[in-house]
Amino acid sequence: MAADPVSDALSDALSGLIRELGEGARLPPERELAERLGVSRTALRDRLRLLEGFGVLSRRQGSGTYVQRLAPHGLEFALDLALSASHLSIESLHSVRVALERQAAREAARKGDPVAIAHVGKALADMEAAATADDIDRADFAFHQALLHATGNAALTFFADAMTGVLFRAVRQRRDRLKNHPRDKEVSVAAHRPLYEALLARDEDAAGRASDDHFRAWHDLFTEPRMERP
Amino acid sequence: MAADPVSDALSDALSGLIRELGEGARLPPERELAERLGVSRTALRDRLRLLEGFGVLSRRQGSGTYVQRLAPHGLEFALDLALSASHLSIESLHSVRVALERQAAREAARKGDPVAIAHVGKALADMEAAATADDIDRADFAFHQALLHATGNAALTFFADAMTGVLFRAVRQRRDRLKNHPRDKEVSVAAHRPLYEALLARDEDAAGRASDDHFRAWHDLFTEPRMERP
DNA sequence: TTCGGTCAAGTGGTACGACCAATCTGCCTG
DNA sequence: CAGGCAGATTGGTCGTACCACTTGACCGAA
Repeated sequence: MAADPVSDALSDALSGLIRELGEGARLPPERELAERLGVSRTALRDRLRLLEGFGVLSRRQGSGTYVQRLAPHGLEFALDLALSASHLSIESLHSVRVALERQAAREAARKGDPVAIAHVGKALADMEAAATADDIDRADFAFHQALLHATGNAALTFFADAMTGVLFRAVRQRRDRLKNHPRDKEVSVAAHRPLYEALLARDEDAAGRASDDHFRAWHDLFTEPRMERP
Repeated sequence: MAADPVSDALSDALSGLIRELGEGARLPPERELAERLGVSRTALRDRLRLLEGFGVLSRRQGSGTYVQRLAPHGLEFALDLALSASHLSIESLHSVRVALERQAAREAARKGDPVAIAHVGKALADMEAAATADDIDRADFAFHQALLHATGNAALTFFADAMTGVLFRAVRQRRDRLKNHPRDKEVSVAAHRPLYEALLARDEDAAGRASDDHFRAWHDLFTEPRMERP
């Protein structure tokens, strides 16, 4: 029965400290904090490193250690590693992404503030004005990013942010390898517009359906390399 | 432009090593590995600690450091901390949970293997036979756990596992405080049975709807303390 | 032979102390 | 007042020593 490698007395003490201090607050210097907690600087730094990795602490040499809002970079790194080590498949990750995006579409339609929804429209306009495949990719990325942040849902954006970069890189890599799928602008715009219109109409169910349709098309294109129709 | 606190040359070297060695493999001893990578044991341990926190490494004193399948404990810890530090709300976390569970329901209905689905049925039967509120809770927990694992989707179970414990604790705590919501057995069973039947029928859409209904009821009960009906 | 304990080597965990590198502060200079 | 320079502060790395736990080999008794 091994002890939890991530939760012990020292970690709990630090967790409590983080809870007390607010977001953005600075922790005492390591040397001082170590003495106060009755532990060596080595052991303290070990736990601080963990919390930094989780994205709840930010350390800057010469400055100090600060409490920050939960950041997704650590999770993103872990997912990337797990993906490349074959502990996770692109398909399973994508499945999670689809689920989150549908939820985001529904919440954005229900309670998204107009300004944030306008950003979604802006991304769609950029997509229509895109000149290169890279431009389309960027607009596509911005569209989904704007949709997620329109929900104002911190957990949703946290998870989605962690996955977005990983999937984006993995998909582009696979697409380059297959040489197909040339990112037709009209197709891309057509795939995103219904969702945006559902947001404007504040129609939660329509937004959910549009999201499902969007990813269904994406999935079909991705898994069926052939371009012709019977 | 601060350097990424989670990805540097040393971390990348370790990532590569983890990719090469398979799951379950043992890494070289820290002293040896540090020398081979031309770095002190301190710096090496710093990065190993990160990877252990992310759940891709497991270290056992006296034994060694091993590559393991991505484990959710670190993420769970981070979510728990973010929740108690008010960087994340229960509602937003629950929203993610709902999205994942619906996706799981659909995938389990589509491709879940019969044995795994039988485990879902077993949990439902346990719920019907439950004698205490705790028994109901346990069966409830097992039901959703079985559903998730029936998908065979690693990413889905990873995220869901990380959230389950956090939400379970948070909800029970809130429920205890409110003193309402006495966990009626008939209600619980009725809330879960349609989903199980959709799985048996391999009806993906029905499973998705049943999941939505389940959590809608859950949400209503949770946010509306009053028990009477108009 | 088989079981049990003992012991030594190996491995991760912690502790100090020293120094390096980036940052911040405040004083000084122009 | 503006700019820069120097010292103090703070996180990052290093090396060494020692502790705690695991493992496996060895030995002796049943």
